[in-house]
Amino acid sequence: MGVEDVGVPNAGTTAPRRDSGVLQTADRALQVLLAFRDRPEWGVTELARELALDKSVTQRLLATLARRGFVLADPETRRYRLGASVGVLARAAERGGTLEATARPVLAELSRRIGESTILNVPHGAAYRCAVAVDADGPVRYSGTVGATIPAHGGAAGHAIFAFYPQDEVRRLLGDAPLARYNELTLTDWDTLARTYAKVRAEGVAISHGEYDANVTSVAAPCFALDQIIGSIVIIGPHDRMATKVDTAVDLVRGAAQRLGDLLSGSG
Amino acid sequence: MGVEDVGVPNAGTTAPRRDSGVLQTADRALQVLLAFRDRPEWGVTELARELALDKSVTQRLLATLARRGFVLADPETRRYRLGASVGVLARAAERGGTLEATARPVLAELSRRIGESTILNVPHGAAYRCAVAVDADGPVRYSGTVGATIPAHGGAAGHAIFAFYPQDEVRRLLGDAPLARYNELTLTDWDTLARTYAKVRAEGVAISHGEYDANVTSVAAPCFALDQIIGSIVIIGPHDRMATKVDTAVDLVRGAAQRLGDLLSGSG
DNA sequence: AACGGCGTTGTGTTTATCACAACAGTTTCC
DNA sequence: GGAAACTGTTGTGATAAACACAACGCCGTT
Repeated sequence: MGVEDVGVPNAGTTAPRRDSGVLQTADRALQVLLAFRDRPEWGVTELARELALDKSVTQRLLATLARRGFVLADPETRRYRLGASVGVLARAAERGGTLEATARPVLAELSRRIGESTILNVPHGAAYRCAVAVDADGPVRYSGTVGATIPAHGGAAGHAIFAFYPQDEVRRLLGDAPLARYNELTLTDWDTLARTYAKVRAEGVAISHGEYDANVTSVAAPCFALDQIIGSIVIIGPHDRMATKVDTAVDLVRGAAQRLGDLLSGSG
Repeated sequence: MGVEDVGVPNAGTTAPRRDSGVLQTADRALQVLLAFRDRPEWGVTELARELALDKSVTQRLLATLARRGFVLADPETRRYRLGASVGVLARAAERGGTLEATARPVLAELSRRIGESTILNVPHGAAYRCAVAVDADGPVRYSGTVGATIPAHGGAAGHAIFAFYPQDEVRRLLGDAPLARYNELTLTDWDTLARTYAKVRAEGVAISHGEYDANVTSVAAPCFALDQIIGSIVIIGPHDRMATKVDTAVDLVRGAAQRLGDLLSGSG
C-alpha cells in the first residue's frame, strides 16, 4: 500500500526460487543421457537441435559425460553412443535390489487378496527372469523360483512384457530359429505371437491357460515406471481354482502393477 | 609492476578457463550416480561427506536425479537408491550395440594373427553371453554362436569374467544348487572355482583344456573399461593346434583385451 | 528436555554456465 | 574443382545459476 516501496527488491523471491531445487546443468546432462533411448547414436548438432540447447552447451555436456564413461565418442565419426558406465550402473542397480525391496510388499498384498502365488518378472535378454516370488498359503500352490529364466514367448508373464517392447526388437531377440515348444498350447510362430501381443496391448493384461506350464492358469499385467516397461506381475494358480476368479485376478493384478509402477516412479 | 593493479582481475585467464570444458554441476551429478557402485543406498549427509560436497548441493543433485528417475528416494527412510532410468538406459545401450561395433575389428585382428576363432563374452546374470564372434579361416574351426549363454562356471571365458567380480556376488549368483557338470573336467565346487579365480587374477589370463566343450582349448583374458570388468575375450581352437601356440595366444589375447578396454574407456 | 542426528529450505555472493560468435575440418553439391 | 553448407570445437563477456553457509523442523536417543 505505501507509496514509498518504490522498488520492491524481489517481487517473487519469497516463492521457491527455482523449480523446486532442480539443478539446470545436471538436469540437462540427464536429458542428454535419456535421449539415447530414442536413438543409439547422436551428433552434437542434431542432439542440440533435439533438446533445444546451444551447440556449445551440448558439446560440453557430452564431453563431461564422456569423461565419466557414460557416453563414448567414436573417434572416426565424432558421434556419441552410450558408454561403459551405463552397464556398470545397471549391474549395481541389480545388485542393489531396489526392485525386490519395492515389489515384495506389493506382491504380498496381492497374494493375500487373491489367495494365489504371485511373481514379478523382469526382461533378461530374449527371456524373462523371476525376480521376486511370493507363494500363496495352503498346500496346493504354484511355487516360483527366484532367478529362473523362461524364454520370451513362454507364458502370460512374457507376453505382458514383450508386447510392450518395440516389436522389431522382439523379432531380433527371438531370432530366426524356431521357437521352443513346451506343450501343445505353446505359441511357436511369430504371427500368432504378434496377434497375442496386440490383444495384450489393447486389454492391458495377458491370460494363459497352460501355455508354458500346462498345469497352471496365469494372469499377468505389465508394469511401467516413467512410461517404460519394467517387467510384469503375474498371478499363478491351478486351473480349477483360477477359473472362478479370473475377473477378480485381472482387476487385482492390474492394480498391483500400477501401484508398483507408481512406487518405482517416485510417486508413492 | 604498476602499483596500481591492486587486484589483478584474473591472473591466468588466458589459459583454458576450466578443466577442458567439463561442466562442474553435471560432473558432480555423475559422481553421485557412480557412488552407487560402492553402496546400494545413500543418505544425503553421508553421501555429501563421501564426495566432499555441501549437504545442500548433494540434496539438490539427488532431487534432480530423482525427478528423472535415475535415483529413487525411499519415502520411509529418506535414503536414495538407483532408480528405473538406469535399467532403461542399460537396455538402450545393449540395443545400441556400441560394444559389438567396437569389439569386432579388435577380434578380427586377433583372429587373423592367431589363426583361430575369437569371441567377446559379456556377463549376463549368473551366466555369460557370447556378444561378438569372429570365426577363423579354414575348415576346422570353432564357430561361436552370438547370443548363446553359458553358465558362469563353465569354461575359461567365464573364469576371466567372474574372477574379477566381487566374490560374494559370485557366490550369490551361483546359488546353493550344485553346479552343472558338462564333462569330467568341469569345475563343479566352489573351492576349486575360488582357487582357479585366484590364479586367473594373478596371471591375468584363464586357460581351459576342455572344461566346458571337451573338444577345444580356450585362452581368455578379462577386459576392463574404466577399471570395471566388462567381459572377456577368448581364443578357441582344437587341442592339437592350440598346444603349439598357447604362449603366443596368451600374449595376443591379453593385448586385444587391453586394446578393447582402452577403446571403450575413450582413450583410443 | 536437551541433545545430536537427519533431510530440507532460504539467501547473498560469486563463480560456473550460458549464448553468441568465430574457427578449422569434412562433405556435398553444383 | 571449388565453394557452400555442414560438422565439431574453442574463446569470451554478461548474467543467471549454483554454491556455501546458516537456519529450520523433525525424529530418536540420551
